[in-house]
Amino acid sequence: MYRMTETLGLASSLRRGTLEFCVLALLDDHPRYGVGLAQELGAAGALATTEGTLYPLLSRLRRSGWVATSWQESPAGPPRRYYTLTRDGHAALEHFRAEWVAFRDAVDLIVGTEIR
Amino acid sequence: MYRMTETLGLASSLRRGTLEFCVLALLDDHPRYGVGLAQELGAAGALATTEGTLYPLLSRLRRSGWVATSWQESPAGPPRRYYTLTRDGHAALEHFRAEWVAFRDAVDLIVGTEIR
DNA sequence: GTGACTACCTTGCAGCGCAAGGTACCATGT
DNA sequence: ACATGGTACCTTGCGCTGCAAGGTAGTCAC
Repeated sequence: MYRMTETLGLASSLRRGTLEFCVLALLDDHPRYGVGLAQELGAAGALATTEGTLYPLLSRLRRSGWVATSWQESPAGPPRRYYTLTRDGHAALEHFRAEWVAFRDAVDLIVGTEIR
Repeated sequence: MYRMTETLGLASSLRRGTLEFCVLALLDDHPRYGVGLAQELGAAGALATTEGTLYPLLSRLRRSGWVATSWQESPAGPPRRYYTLTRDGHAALEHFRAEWVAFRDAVDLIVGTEIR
């Protein structure tokens, strides 16, 4: 019998390597703060993630110089840290797009999911 | 300046989580041996991988019961270990296809690569 | 027997997503 | 002033998998 428990981590494995670029792409649209990013990714279904993933990820992006941050007052609550795409971040995103398309098409071809 | 060295591992990160299913898909076509699989993946460009990855991966598939193996003489060289997709393996592959399509479309939508 | 080719296997590591734990600010009510 | 609830951010420990590097072993030709 096919064991469902052996694939429960599949979506998580798929996210690995792409999630940070999805974050860059969201920031390409306009600056956002942490929880806002989490909500947008959650809305994308297959890209939903947790704070334990998101904040270290944002920290890595910051240290890479791909995003810059600034603090702003929130309407009613603690201050929010906004993230903005840098020039380097934009370049990294462009590079990812090319790599992703090549990878995606290769997988589609082998797996047989290219018919859309 | 955008640091190219920071993305050299990008293709590798993308492969993570999908490579084993690409192997299952190749075996869905017909049984193959290790080096043959490596060559097919290599031909797919973005899915090229190393023996250090492939053999532990095949070992995991075997222990999961997703593939069965048998030894066959080679034309001129050492014997080859052939891998065949099991019923469980086929089911796992079908499940991956659904998850992959959902994930792929979500990334395409966010990153802006949905126009094909 | 030696060397080249072919095929398979294992080990150690880096890096990232998850789960769980934590700190801190603001607003409201007592 | 203090407690509570909501909001926002952060860190740590872990499991997992692809890569790099090291290894064993069978076949064939010389």
